[in-house]
Amino acid sequence: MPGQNGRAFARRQYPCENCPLRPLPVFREFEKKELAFISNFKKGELAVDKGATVLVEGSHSAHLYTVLSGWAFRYKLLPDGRRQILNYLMPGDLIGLQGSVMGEMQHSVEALSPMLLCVFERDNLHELYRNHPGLGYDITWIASREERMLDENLLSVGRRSAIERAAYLIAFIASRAKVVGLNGKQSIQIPITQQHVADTLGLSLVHTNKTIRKLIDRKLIVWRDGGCEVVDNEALKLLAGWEGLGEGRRPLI
Amino acid sequence: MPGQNGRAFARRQYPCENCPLRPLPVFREFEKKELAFISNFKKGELAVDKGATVLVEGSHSAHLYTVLSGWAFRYKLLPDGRRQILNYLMPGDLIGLQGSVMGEMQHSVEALSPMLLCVFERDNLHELYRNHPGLGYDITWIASREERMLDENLLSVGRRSAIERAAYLIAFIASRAKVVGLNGKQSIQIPITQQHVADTLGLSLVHTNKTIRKLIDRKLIVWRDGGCEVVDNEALKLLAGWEGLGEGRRPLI
DNA sequence: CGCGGTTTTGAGAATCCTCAAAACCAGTGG
DNA sequence: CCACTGGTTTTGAGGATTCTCAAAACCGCG
Repeated sequence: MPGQNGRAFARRQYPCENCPLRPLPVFREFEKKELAFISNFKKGELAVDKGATVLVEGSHSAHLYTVLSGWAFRYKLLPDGRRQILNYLMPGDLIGLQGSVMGEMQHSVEALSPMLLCVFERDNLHELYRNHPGLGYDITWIASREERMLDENLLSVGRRSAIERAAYLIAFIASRAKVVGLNGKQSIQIPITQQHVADTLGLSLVHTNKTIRKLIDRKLIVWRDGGCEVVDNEALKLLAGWEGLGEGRRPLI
Repeated sequence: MPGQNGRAFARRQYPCENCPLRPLPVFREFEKKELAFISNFKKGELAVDKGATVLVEGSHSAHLYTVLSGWAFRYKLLPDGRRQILNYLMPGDLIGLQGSVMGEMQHSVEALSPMLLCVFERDNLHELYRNHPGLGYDITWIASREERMLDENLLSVGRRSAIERAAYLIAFIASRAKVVGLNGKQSIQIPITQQHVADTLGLSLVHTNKTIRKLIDRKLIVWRDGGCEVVDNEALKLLAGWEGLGEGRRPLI
């Protein structure tokens, strides 16, 4: 039953008890009771087309989502249309927490690929905090993690040179993708255009293109099939002066 | 009893029940029980000198703070010393939540003025979530608010021109300061140097100086006594294309 | 084959940077 | 009271980075 805007709201397919993501080593173990609550908290799944808008700035969404599969990005616009991409979303990431907790959404979210989202009711959040303090703590943890990623991005956009920024961004995305099992045979295909990169780094499209070319010439990445493939992640990290992700486990709501 | 690093750890002076901040209209009402818990959660006060480092990247702090009075800023450094200021902290803001919740601090905090901080024990956070779900929710709310501010800053640094960035930054700080009652007679003195502005906007000191001069020439701000004073906040907002803060109430931990 | 989206190239211009030095200013000690 | 000091702001100048404008090349898809 396809809905408007390229979505389909389906009866759940994956019960949380055999979630395909949860067994990954990045995610912490959940207690039976917690899992049962989450499973009940989940209202269904939402299929989103590539290019569709998942959430839009200024709206009051009644839902909260977790990415089951696919890629998306968060962004903000200036009144005259200039766009800043704030972060990328991939499996295991929560979408719309800000809106759920504070009311109005202050940013938009757009799908970079077909996606499958778990849907939660915003109104049940209070029950979660009331009956499962550990999960409440986890949500704060998730918000803090998002904040930490933003800190890093801001450092990058504010203080790194163009080529360092590009190297950081790609290494960062690739590292995150890897821990959620997005490396196909071995290398990772990031489904973004150079326009996305430009809008993330705060650079123009033309300059971004010339910067990416340098990375390609140095054989750190390749650009094909309308996306970016990482060849040498360690070299990217070195170039960016980036330590890499902390490798602790995290909660999955 | 002055401690090392220009600090003094004092027995509490303000019991939370007559906190000087809480009556401000920006902060939401708390229930008696909540207030009692917070009061017990609070372990004392910390006086910090101007220029002192409150928290340092890489450390595992056992404490969490709320600013009672004074100004500070959060920042990160690149390996070669380039600095990016992430945000400013003023009365009512929480310091060190990321570190408390995720373990290691990923940024540092430095005082811009003498400060008074309320000190909380990180270990008691779990009890807070367990016994006061509403407060747990509030902490998530606070983390989300911090994230929203970072989104705005990232948009600014990534996509605004130098003069727009400067206008946005000053309008933003002044607006925040105003709602926590930091406007003395009428105008607000922001205790920052142009080096701080430069490191916030991602610009060089020289260019920042020339940009600030334009704002001064346009009579939007004045710069005196080693700080910035806002003359025409509305004009700053207009120049930056910024809507202003949402004016809802918020929790105070 | 034609079309829309994406990547690439070139060229001149604006923005922003670095280096260097001077001016200014508050606090300190003689 | 003045000289000295360190921090901050200001100015100038040349250079690097990044931007805009414009057009071409490329590429998957109908």
